[in-house]
Amino acid sequence: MKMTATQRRKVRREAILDAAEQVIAERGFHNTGIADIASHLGMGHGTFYRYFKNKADIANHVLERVITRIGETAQAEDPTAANSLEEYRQQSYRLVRRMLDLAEQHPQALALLHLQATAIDPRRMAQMMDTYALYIRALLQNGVDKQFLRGDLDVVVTAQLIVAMIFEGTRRVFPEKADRELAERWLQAGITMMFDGVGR
Amino acid sequence: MKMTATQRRKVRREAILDAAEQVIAERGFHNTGIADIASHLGMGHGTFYRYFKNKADIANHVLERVITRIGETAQAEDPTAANSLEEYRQQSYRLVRRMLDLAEQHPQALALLHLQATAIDPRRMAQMMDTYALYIRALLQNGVDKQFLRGDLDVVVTAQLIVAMIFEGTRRVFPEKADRELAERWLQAGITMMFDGVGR
DNA sequence: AGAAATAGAATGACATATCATTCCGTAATA
DNA sequence: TATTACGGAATGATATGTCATTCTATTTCT
Repeated sequence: MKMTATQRRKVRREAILDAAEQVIAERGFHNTGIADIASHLGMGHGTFYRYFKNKADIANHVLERVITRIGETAQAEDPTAANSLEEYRQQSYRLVRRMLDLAEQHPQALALLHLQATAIDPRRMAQMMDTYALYIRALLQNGVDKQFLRGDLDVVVTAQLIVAMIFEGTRRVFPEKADRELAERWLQAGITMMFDGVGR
Repeated sequence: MKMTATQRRKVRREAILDAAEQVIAERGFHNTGIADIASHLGMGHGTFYRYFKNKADIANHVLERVITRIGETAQAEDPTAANSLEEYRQQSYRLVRRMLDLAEQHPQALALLHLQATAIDPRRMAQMMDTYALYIRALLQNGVDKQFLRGDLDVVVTAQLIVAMIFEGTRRVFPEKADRELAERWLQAGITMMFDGVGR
């Protein structure tokens, strides 16, 4: 196949990012050497430095890529779409199911986020949670504005609570092999508690 | 002060654990050298090896100590005490408030748990969450048995959801300086969502 | 009691290992 | 041929864990 130099460069850079993501997810950030990433691609580790400045550089790029990918899935719903509690409930189902699907389909990305993100950059991890909470907050605020959610709802903190539940869900759904049945239980239990509470 | 040799040994061992907890919480597990712990106590780093086998050894002991301390606070309520929804709500308030107080009073222990535990031993961290979830599950089951919680409640998953919220709360309540006002908001919002749901 | 002996605790220089990063001779490409 | 890419040996920084030696407190002896 013919490729320009810049194309090839881009492809290889991407391949290095893929390899790094996999190796870091498997062995952990601090147990991963540059040589491990390179040998995973069958290339000399000196070559690595032609594509990334250093270890922190690639780790940050890997993390950023994972966060972006997850963020796209997480924020797929239009926050102002729902006009009733029932619509909102359906929207929530879709949103959470999408996240659990993501966890099942890309366990590696989620593993990296849950187990390595704080090692790579603890602030970035916290920032991602904040960003996601802001989005959930917009969803809640829409409900308060349209009066199908309680007016006295603390949208800021409640959004953070919901994010915490969703994230823990994505963590628990991929213990070795993804567990679809467990994912459905999480979805059901989460939405039920959120909308109906635990009382009878 | 007079002390037997064994007493002195115990005291110093404890001092090393204290120092290690602090230094690891501040600088992170992988950025902490044995020499850092030793110099924090003004002792030679060779001495360290008279008290702990190696770095993994002390890290595990530090983590275990933190988990034990937190576990004692977390499981202070009798799971079978509540006999009505209102009693259960009060019990939940106490339980969560205790956890948030803990986070405010021992930010270092919580920081270690949230930021370093996965670095030290990811399985132990997951196991601690499981243990705590089992306890919350017992609380929920009590409510189901006594019929003040909905009979179709998925107590296993709901317990995991609640644990996720509480833990995220303890994380968010100590950003640099503890924020008591924020803690109250978390408590309020968390209990409200759990018992009443978000709908109006 | 005071001096000498012993046990075990503390020390830090050092041997060893592990990487991240650099360097430079060779290969591929334009 | 000139330029750019590649590979892996070389380098240096850093950290761990060991050990011969020094120090200290307690016990034994005179």
